[in-house]
Amino acid sequence: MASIKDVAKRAGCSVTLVSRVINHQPGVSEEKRQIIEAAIKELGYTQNMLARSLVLKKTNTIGVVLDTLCEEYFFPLIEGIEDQIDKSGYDVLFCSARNSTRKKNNYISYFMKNRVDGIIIYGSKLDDMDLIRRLVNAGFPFALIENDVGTLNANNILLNNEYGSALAVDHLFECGCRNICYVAGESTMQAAQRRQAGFVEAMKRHGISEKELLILDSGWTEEQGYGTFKNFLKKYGRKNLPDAFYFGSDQTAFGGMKALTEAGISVPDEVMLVGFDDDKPRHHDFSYMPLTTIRQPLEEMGRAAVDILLDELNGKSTGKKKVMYYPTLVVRETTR
Amino acid sequence: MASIKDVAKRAGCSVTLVSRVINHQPGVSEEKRQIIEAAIKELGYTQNMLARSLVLKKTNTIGVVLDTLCEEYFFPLIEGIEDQIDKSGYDVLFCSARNSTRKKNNYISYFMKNRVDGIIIYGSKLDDMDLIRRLVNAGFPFALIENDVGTLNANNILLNNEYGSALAVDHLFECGCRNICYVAGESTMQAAQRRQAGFVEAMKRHGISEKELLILDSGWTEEQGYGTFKNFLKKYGRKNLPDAFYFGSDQTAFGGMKALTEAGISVPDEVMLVGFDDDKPRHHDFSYMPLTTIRQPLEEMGRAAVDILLDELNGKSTGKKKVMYYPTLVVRETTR
DNA sequence: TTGTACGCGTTATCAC
DNA sequence: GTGATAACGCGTACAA
Repeated sequence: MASIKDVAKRAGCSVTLVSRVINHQPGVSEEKRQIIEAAIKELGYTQNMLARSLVLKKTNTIGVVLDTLCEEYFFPLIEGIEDQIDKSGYDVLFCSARNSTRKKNNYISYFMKNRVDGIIIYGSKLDDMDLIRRLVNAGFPFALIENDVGTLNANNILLNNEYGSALAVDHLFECGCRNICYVAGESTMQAAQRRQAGFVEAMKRHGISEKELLILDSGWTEEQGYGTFKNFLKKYGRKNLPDAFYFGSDQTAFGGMKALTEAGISVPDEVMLVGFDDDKPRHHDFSYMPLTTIRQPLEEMGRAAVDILLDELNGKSTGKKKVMYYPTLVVRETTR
Repeated sequence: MASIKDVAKRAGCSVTLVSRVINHQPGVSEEKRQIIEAAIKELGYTQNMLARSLVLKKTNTIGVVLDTLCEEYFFPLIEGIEDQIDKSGYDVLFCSARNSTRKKNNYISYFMKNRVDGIIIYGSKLDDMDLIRRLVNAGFPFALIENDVGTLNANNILLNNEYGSALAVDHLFECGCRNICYVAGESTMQAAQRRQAGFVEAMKRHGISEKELLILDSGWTEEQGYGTFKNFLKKYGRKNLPDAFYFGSDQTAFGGMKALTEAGISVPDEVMLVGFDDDKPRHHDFSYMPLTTIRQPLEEMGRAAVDILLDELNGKSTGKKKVMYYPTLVVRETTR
C-alpha cells in the first residue's frame, strides 16, 4: 500500500528521484539511489500500474479473447501468441467468452476501457460482426483471427477453408473414392459455410455434378455427429454407404466414427473418413482411430496476429493488414 | 479518447452528473440524464478503468496464474473458476507461466501491481515457495490450489494425494493384483511425492513389506513413460511382469500402455494399469485404451478458490482458509 | 438537483 | 543532481 510519496518521505528526497530509480532512469546519484532502494525494500513498495498506465497511456499488455479456453483445438493458437508476445516484452492476458456472444462482448468492452493496448480476437461466429464494428468505430487496435470481415478496415488473419476442402477431396479421390459425402457442421460459422462451398467446388472439378452431391447436415460436436450417423445408418443401412465421408469438423468425425464402428462397419476398408481441424476426441471412453484431417497453421496465425497488432501499436505499420493462411493435409489411419 | 470532462462540456453540465449517469447513480434529473447519455453516444465515450480503479482502489478483477493454458488437465479447473466468477460479477483474467517459474513470478508481480484484486494460483512445484512468501509478506489476497504451504498463513485448496493412492491400490487388490509396481513421476512436484508415499502406505496396509515394494522411476510425460517401459521390457522381458502398474500420472501411463502394447503384452489380461489425474493422451497417433484412473475434483477446487478469495476480498471471512478435497476412482478398460 | 475542488499514484516538465 | 508541480481521468465531499 506504500506509495511513491511514502518512499520519498522515507528516503528524504523528492518523488522525482524515486520515480527515476524505479524506472531505471539516469539522473540520480549513486548515494541517493541506494538510500531509495533501501526505502523501497523496507516499505515493501510496489509500483501502482494503474496510475502509471494512466499517465503513460500505455499498459504494455495485450488482451486475447477466445470463444473458450477449454478446447485443445486452441492450444497451437495460444502457444503461438504466447511465444511471440514473450519476445516482445508485452504481457498477455487471456479470457474466455465461454461460447457466449454476450460474454465475448463483455470482455472486449472490459479490455477496451483502457485495460490493454490491443486485443486479439478469435472467432468465426457470424454474429460477432456487431462487436467488430464497435471496435472499428472506436478506433481500438485489434487483430481478428479466422473471421473474414471483408472490406471492413481491420487486421484480419484468415484461413483458406476452401483450399482445405480441396485438399480433402483430392486426397479421397487419390484413395479411389468418388462417392463422397460431406458432413456439414454449424452453419452459423463462417468457416463451416466456406468448407462446404469448397467441397462443392472441388467435387465439381472432379466431374461430379451438383445434383449428385451428398451432403449430410450435422453439427460441430461429437454428440451431434454420433446422432446424425446413428440416424443415417438406421435409415439407409450399411449397403448404400458412400465411399467416404468428409466432415466439417473433427469432432463430428469422431462421433461418426464411433457410430460406424458400433455398427460393425470397418474404417477405412468399407468407408474412409477425413476431418477438419486436427483436433482430438473430447472423451476417452472409446478407442478412436487416428483420423486423417486438415490442419490449420494456428500457431503461425497466432504469431501473425501478435506481430500485426504490435506493429500497429508501435506505429510501424501503415494501415490494417489482411493475411491468408493455407491448411495442410495430415494422413492418418482413416484413409489408409 | 473522450474523457468525462469532454462529455460534461458537450452536455453542458458538470462531471459529477456525468459520473452519476455512467455509474447509474441517483441524483440526476431525467432531462439531464438524457442529454448526457446522448453526449456519451455522440462522443463514443468509454470509461477509463485505470482512473476509476485508481480512485476506487478496486479493479473488480481476479487474476489466475496457471503453469500452462495448454493442458486439458486444467479444463475442469478453469471451468470451475469461470463458473463461480460468472456468478459474482467479477471479471477473470488468465495467464500462463509456460512451465517457467520465472514467468510465473513475473505474472504474479504483474497482477500484484494493483492490476487485480486477488490472485488464484495453481501449482505443486516445490520451488514456487519463494513466490508464495512474497505474496504473503505483501499481504496480497490470493488462493493457492494444489500446493500445501503448511503452516504459512494462506488460503490453500488441497487434494489428498495419499488417499488417491489408497484408492488405486485397494482397487487393484480387489482385481486380484498383489504384485503392484508404482511408476513415479517428477519428484520436484509435491503431489508426486505424496502419491508415492500414499502407495507405500497402502501396500503396507495390505501386508506388503517395504523391501518387496516395486518402484520404477520415470517422469510426468508420455514420452518418459514410453522410454521407461521400453527399457524395462528390454531388461526384464515379459515374464517377470508385475500384476499391475500404478502410475503417478496418466501421461506416464499412456506411454507405458503404448510400450506394453507394442511388445504384444495384453492389457488388462496380462497386466493391469491405473493412472492418476483423469487426463487424456496428448497425441493421437495410437489407439489408447480407456485408462482406469484417479480423478481429482478440480472443478470444485476451482470454485472453492474463487469463493474463498472473494470472501476475503469482501471482508466476509475471518482468517485464511485451508480446505482438503478427495479424489475418486474411475474404473475403465485397463482394470477390467 | 447541480457544480467546484481535491485526491488517487504516477510521470514529465521545468525550474533550481 | 534535485525538487516543485502540473497533468492523466475519475469519484466524491462539500458547498450552493
